[in-house]
This record gives sequence, structure tokens and C-alpha cells, in this order.
Amino acid sequence: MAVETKKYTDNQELIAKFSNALGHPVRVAILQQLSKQSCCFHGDMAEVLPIANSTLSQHLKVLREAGLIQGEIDPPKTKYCINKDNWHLAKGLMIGFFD
Amino acid sequence: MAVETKKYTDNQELIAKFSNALGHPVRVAILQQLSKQSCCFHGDMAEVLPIANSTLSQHLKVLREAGLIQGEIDPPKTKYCINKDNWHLAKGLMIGFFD
DNA sequence: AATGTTGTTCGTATATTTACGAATGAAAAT
DNA sequence: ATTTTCATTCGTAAATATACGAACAACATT
Repeated sequence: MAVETKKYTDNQELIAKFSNALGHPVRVAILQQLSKQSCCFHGDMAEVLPIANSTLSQHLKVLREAGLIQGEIDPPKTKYCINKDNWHLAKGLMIGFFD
Repeated sequence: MAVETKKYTDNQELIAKFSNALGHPVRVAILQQLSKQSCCFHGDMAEVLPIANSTLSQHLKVLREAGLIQGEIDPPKTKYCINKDNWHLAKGLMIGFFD
């Protein structure tokens, strides 16, 4: 019946979740690229970033699971975009956090 | 002779470093408390937060090493404050990052 | 049907993170 | 001098993160 007491506020959990996603420079680089242009293909990022293809997939998954990006298959490529709703949510939370 | 090529920009590294420090809800809680009032004692935080004393010390160390807080011994207690310079730096970086 | 392109997932190794209690250190109070 | 208070560091365990190449899946092209 879930008698668990919540240890942290939703606000704290969300800030931590989004921050965590930004906690690796390659993910910062990915998001900077995606927010500059509207979308980007996996392959194009893979050419530029100093990591293996499979590692890029992992980082994209982290960003997807944090809700900051969304991917769609656009055969034969995979296209990633910023998830604007959550991007704005994150922005608002971070601005609120830093005052 | 350090022939290493830098993989990421200073901006990306810094954003990742600060974000990393914000990547755990208890550290978000600590910083929210510290930014609300000017300073806070370890002991007062330990009473409120749902973690062991030694774990709190570790988290405070993470925040210190990220440059977001600074501690000083105020016998018999330890007092922590926001590092305002880096706080503002982080704020600026995050605002720039999110546009 | 066989091949090629694109990306993900799997398997694995290594490093880091998170957590706790025990031990320690440093300073104050008795 | 001994004890108490406060916080850090140590030792350890378990979980998560990061990285890579190999294997795989999906789809297009030949």
C-alpha cells in the first residue's frame, strides 16, 4: 500500500533529474546542437562527437529518459529533437532554482 | 608534454560540472536551503535531511568541489555558505544554455 | 534473395556514486 | 586530563555510469 514517505519535493526531484541529464559534457554538446537547429540526425552527431556510435546511443537514451529530447525514425536515419515542453519546464525550474 | 586535444569546450565542461553537482535531490535541497538563508550549519542540515551524517559530509564535499559552496569551521560547528561568485557563474551559464 | 546503411542493444570492463557505521580528529566543556 | 560534541574520513557494499566493439534489427537498394 506504499507507506513510503517522500524524501524530497517534486521540485527537487525534477531539478535533480534534469541536472543529471546535463551532467556530462557530451550531453551538453548534444543539447546545444539540438537547441540551435530544430533537429539533428544521429549520424551527423556521431561524425562530430568524440565517442563511439554505441556510446552516443546511450547518451541519447539518457536524454530521452530525462524527457529533454525525443527521437523518431525517419528511415534510414534517426532524427532527434528537443522536447520543447520539458525543455521549457527545465528552464523554468533552473531559473527558479538560481533565483 | 600534454598533446591531448580538448574534447569539449570550457562552457560545456562547466555546465556539466555544475549540473552534476545538482544531480542529486539532496544536494538540490541543501543548495535551496543555503540560498534561502545566507549560511547553514552541518548539524542543522543533518537534522532535517533523510541521510546519515557521513553521507551528508560526502554530498557537501561534492558541492564544495564543484565550487558551489564553501565551508568554514566555526567551533564547535561547521558553517556552509553559497559561493556567490560561482553561484552567479552557474546561473549565467544555465540561463545561457537554456536560451 | 543478397547486400549495405543506420542505429540500437548486448556483453563486458572499469570507474564513479551513493550509502552506512565505525573510527578518527579537533576543539570545548567538565 | 577526561569527556563530550561535532563533523570528517575510512572501510565497505551495492548500484549506476561510461565506454567500447560485436552482434543484431530494420529498412532500402541492388
